Formats: sequence, C-alpha cells, structure tokens
Amino acid sequence: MNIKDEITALISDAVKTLGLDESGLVIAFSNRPELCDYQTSFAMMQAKKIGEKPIDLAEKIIKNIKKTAFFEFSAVMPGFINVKVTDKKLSEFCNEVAHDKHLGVEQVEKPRFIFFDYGGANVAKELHVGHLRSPIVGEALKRVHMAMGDKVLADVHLGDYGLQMGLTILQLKLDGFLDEFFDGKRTDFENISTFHITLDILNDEYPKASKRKDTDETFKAQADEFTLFIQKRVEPYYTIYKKIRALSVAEIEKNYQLLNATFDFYYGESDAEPFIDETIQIFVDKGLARESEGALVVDVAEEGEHIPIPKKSEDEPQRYKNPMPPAIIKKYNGGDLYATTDIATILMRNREFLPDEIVYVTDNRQSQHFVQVFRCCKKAGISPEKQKLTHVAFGTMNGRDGKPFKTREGGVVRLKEVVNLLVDKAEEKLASNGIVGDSELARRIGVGAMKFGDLSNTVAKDYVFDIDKFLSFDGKTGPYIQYTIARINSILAKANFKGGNVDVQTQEERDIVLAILKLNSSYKLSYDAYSMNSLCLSAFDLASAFSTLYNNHKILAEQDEHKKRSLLALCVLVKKCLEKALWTLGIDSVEKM
RNA sequence: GCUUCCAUAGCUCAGCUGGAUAGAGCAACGCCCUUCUAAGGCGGAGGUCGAAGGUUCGAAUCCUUCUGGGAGCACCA
Repeated sequence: MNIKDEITALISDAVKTLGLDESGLVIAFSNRPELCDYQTSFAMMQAKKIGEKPIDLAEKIIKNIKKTAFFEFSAVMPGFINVKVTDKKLSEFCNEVAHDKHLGVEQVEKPRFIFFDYGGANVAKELHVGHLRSPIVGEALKRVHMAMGDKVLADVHLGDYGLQMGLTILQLKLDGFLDEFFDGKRTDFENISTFHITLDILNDEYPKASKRKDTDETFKAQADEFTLFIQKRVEPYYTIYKKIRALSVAEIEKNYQLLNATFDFYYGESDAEPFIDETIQIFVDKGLARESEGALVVDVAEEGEHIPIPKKSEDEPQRYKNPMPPAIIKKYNGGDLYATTDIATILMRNREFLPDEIVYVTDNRQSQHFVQVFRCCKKAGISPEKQKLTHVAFGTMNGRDGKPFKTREGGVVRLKEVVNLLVDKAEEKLASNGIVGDSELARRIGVGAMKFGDLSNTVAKDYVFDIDKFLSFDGKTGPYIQYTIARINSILAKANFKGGNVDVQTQEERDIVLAILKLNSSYKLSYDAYSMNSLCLSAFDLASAFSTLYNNHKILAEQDEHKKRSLLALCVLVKKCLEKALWTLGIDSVEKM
C-alpha cells in the first residue's frame, strides 16, 4: 500500500544487484510534477564515490530494475531517476485505501504512550487571544499521534497554584470584595457566597495586582504570604481560592469546548501538591539541592555552560557564558513555585502512568524553564532515562504591528470575543447561501478558520494575529476545505451512488490521487516535527486538486456510467481523506455550508 | 553582555535529510455562473531568498562573519 516503499524496494534491489551500497537511497515526491511523480538524486550522490558519470549510473540502475506494470523509470540529466506511477497502480491504491481502517495513513511501528500537557489556562483570569495557541496546537498534536496509532492522554494542567492566586485574593481583599470572610464573625467560609465576584472583576483585579507587585515590595511580600496560605490550606484563604478556581474553571471548560480542545484530566498545578514534599525530599536525599539566599535550589547547568567571561575592567560585574541558572524548588518563605509543581507533576504522572513521552505545549518564553525542569527530573531519577520529555515551544501571537496582540483601546482581546466575531462572520456568509439559524454550523466554520490559520504556520515561529485574515474565509483556509467537503456531499446526495471502484484515467484524477498520497505522508512529517503545517498544506492541496476537477468536469452529467462510478468513488475517497485530516487538526467537518 | 529563535513576492507564509525553472494564499489585473454550492476555477504580473565570504558537480537549505528583529537570562507562570 505504501507506494514510496515499493519504489524504494525496486530501486534498492537494482542498486544491490550492481554491488553498490543502497543505504543513502531516498525517494521523494517530485518537485517537477510535469516530469514525474517521484524522484531520487541517489545516482548523483553515489557517482562520485565510484568514479562514474551520474547519468551513466542512473541508466545502469534503471536497466537493473525489475519490470513492473506499476511504475515507469527514466534517467534524466544530470542524473536524476524519475518515477512515474501508472494509472493502474494509482487506481489500485485508491481502492485499497478506501477500505483501509486508517485510510492509508501509515501507523507507527511500535505504538507509544504519550502524555500531553497543554491548555494551561490561568484560573486567576479569563482566557484571551494569547491563550489560543496552546489548546489549538496541543489538541492537533495529540490527534496526529492518535491517527498514527499511539496511545495518548491529555491534561489541561491549569495554572492554579502560584503567585497569581495570592495576588488576586490580596487585591480582592483590599478592594472590599471579601469582607464577609475577614470580618471575624464567620467561620463557615464554605457557606459564604462569592457570586458577586465575576470574571469581569477577576479580569480587572489580577492585572492590577500583577502590575503593583513590580513596584510595591510590601504588597508583593503579602501576596507571597497569601500564596503560601493557599498552598498550606490556611483558612479562609484556601476556601476563597477554591471558589475562585471553580468559577474560573467552569468558564475555561466552556472556552476549550468551543475550540474542540478535549482533555482526559482537568488537573492543575495544585493537584501535584500531595507529591511536593516527597519531591523535595528526593532532591535533598540525593544531595542535589542546596540552599541559596534562603531558597532551595538545584544546579542544572551542564558542562560548557555557566563559564565566567573575563572581565574587561575591575568594576565590571562578573558575567557568565550561557548562564543556566539553578532551578528554585522552594522559595525563601517555603512556598512552592512553577518548577516545584512541574517536577512534582512528573513524579505524579510517572507513579500513575509512566508514559513513554510527556509533551508540553507552551509558548517559547518558557523554554528555559522546561530545560531546568527536565534536567532536574533526569538528575533525580524522577523521569527514567528512556522517557522522552518534550517541550513544544510555539511562537507568540502578535498583532499586525509585530507586537503582542491588543485591541485598539490597548486591552487584551478575550478569546470568547474573537470566537464571537468569527461566528458572526460565518453566520453572515451562511445567510447569503440561504442557511439561517444554525449557530453550531457557524461555530464550526468560524473556529475552523481560526484553527487552520494558526496551525498552518510553523509552530515555533511568532505569528501575526490578523483579525481580518482570520475573518477571511477565502483561499487557503479551513472553510475552503470544509466547503470542498460540502460540495462533495451535495454531489453524493444527488448521485444515488451504490459503490464502485476508482479507475484513474485523466491528469486531473492523477493529481487528486497524488495529493492523497502526499496528504497521507504528511501525517508523519507533522508527527516528527511537532508542527501541523505540513498536514494543513497537503489537506489544502488535496481540496484544491479536487476543486480543479470539480470546476472542469460535471460529474453528475457524465454519460459514461463506468466513468461516473469511478468519479463518484473518488469523491467518496476525497471526502473521507479531508474529513480525517480536519479531524486530526481538531477542526469539525460540515455537511453543507 | 550571554543564550536562543528568526530574516524568502507589496502583505501573511510554505519550501520535507543540499538537487532540475524558489511555491501558495491575500491584495491588484483579465476571463469563467441557463448545467453537481462562485466561500470556487483558469490566466498572466510580481523575487539580487537580509549582506559578504566559504564548502560542493549543485546552496534559500550546510559552515564563518556581519547587519537587523523577537524572546529569555534565580525566588512570576
């Protein structure tokens, strides 16, 4: 079923017959589609080693390839071996794939168990556009692993245990929102209603506090103390914290549902709390922790790092090459930090699941943090040597001016507002097609546009959140692919198709099948690169190849019954492949639009 | 200063372990709806791949230097 492997085997055999080393043989899709479907530059790479002209070697190899009705080989200057797949082979491929459980998507040789950590919403504030990428990218990465046969679990890993909680509660207290808890009369904190605290209030209070901590030391120290109270479950702080968390989590879940981000666990940093003491003890027992300025730290700098740079003058401060600072696992006041909970969380996950790999999807500003955490875990044996720890660092989302995205008024844009804009736009478009009142359909289209726009960028690069671009449903977009499916549905609804085989005859049909081949191989590319852009691109290319056929050939008007059945079978196959690709990207398909 | 990511068409981006004529989408221009959904199709136009060296039969891709930008650099997450 894997055409590339078949070609590789044929050429490889020929190379071996000639007594040459076949190890460098790589077959690639052609970049000159008018000449061939696959190509290799193997002969050019090998020719020098054996002192022969590339073109001569290419011809010699071809002469030794076993004759087949499926492929045509040719040698072309300066030494390419070009491969054309016959229509017969492409037809056969279609009919095999149509009945394959995985639609021809290659499965991993040995399925692994991957634990995904993405989402990471902070419970002290509402989600804004900056929080879009983690769930979008994380969900798609998880699904591409599923599509290739791995076992996966996902945890949203809420930000619910750090300083942001202390800051928020302190600010709420100062602004009088928590008077009932602190009037000294009540102790039944559980029964006090906090309904008057809304997300809008949190949206104001947290940023206010966050700003103040940078300039006001007393305030910061008090927030530290409040944070510690929460972590030590001191009342009423702990109860207040739980109430705020619950309020926030309900909203976060709704937001993630809008985005089709699904999680097996709605754990947060705080769920690692039962493992924190043990985690600290491991570092202490193994002699990996030391005290520094009141804090407990673990040195993680490696050979070649943290080397002093010679001073240019006496009063210049000492600088270091590649300063990888030690990880702080206990604050001066005994509080826990980001690194503490992340390490304890790995301990927790390994006790319960021991996955082959843990994948974190966060923005690239946290790269150093994860280097520290991963090194800590390896040093302490919390993560076994063979366990892969991966940080998928995505670029930050910027506005058109290249700076972090803000509204015109200068505030951040709430995630929900963006989704609303997209849904409104989709509803407008649907109305012009005579479809009214289907808000779920509008959501699928609007969110699909946004997700596709995000995922088609290389994951590591910063990218521009251009609201106008996201609101455009033309060209290389999610809706384009959904639209292609809708048009196929429309044909199939009228066709009364009872099944049949694909019989490839025209160039347009060839192009579609080749696009399916490329799409199928792009799963592996996305899987390996932890970046969905190749899958996005090849899904678009398949939709585009189909659109060309669609515009040039009226399928339902086809007179030749055999030909019509073949085209309809191809329609069904394209639809399935596009739907699978969209599912993998975390984008919903639509029946009509 | 150090670490790290990046620089490709007017804009936003692809370009898979170096390979044939550097590709899309948007914007702009010209065509195509009495026939399956025009959220579409077709056609031109648009590029000294940041700069300079180097390696190679062959470089957007690898190496060096430089220029310009983003991010990070111990008690935030």
